[in-house]
Amino acid sequence: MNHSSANSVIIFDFETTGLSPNQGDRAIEIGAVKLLNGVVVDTFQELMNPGFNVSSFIENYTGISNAMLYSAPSCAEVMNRFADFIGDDNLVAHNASFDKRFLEAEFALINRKYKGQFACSMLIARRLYQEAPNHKLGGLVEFKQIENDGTFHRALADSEMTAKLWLKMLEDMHDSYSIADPSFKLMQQISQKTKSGVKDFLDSL
DNA sequence: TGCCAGGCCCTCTTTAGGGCCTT
Repeated sequence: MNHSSANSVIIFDFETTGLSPNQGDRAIEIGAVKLLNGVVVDTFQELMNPGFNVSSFIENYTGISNAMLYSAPSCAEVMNRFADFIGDDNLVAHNASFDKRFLEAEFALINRKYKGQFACSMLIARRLYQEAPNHKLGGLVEFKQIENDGTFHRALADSEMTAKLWLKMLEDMHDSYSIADPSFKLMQQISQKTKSGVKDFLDSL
């Protein structure tokens, strides 16, 4: 048992210079939303300077320019603050394997370590919303008619939408399977079921 | 030398290939 609440979860999202920390890519922005019993109780958002220029593709994709990053604090400074923010709370991200790799890579550079658990909203959405046209974050926001301000590919905005998607999935679990308060562990278990087996699993609860 | 992500998941599958998803 860690010091955080059992009902506390942090939904987070990185913007980065590319797809792979193993290829030298770095984080340029981190955003996060802390949920306690389904309510937003805290947020985190900071740009960070990776120490080199990002490509024009990334500038266009995120709207984060090299000029914005030039005056931003270093990755080490921001990631230390983020490590303090998350503690050992459980984490959620959309396609979590991506954000997990960057979190571990950035933490390794500052000798910090995350000891909590990850859950992936994309893997769960693929099980729960098999009829959705796609399982991109933006596609699911549209499919589930989740309120948004039209901002995409910025860390806090994507974290907020992922948090709303997470809560929507909990709500649909309640409505469809009478699970009053699905635990983080249960959501992890859903993501580990096969697509065809998930309904039987939920019906058995 | 030249190449370069990685993991999940489906299928024309398991002695493999390719789409999806993240920036």
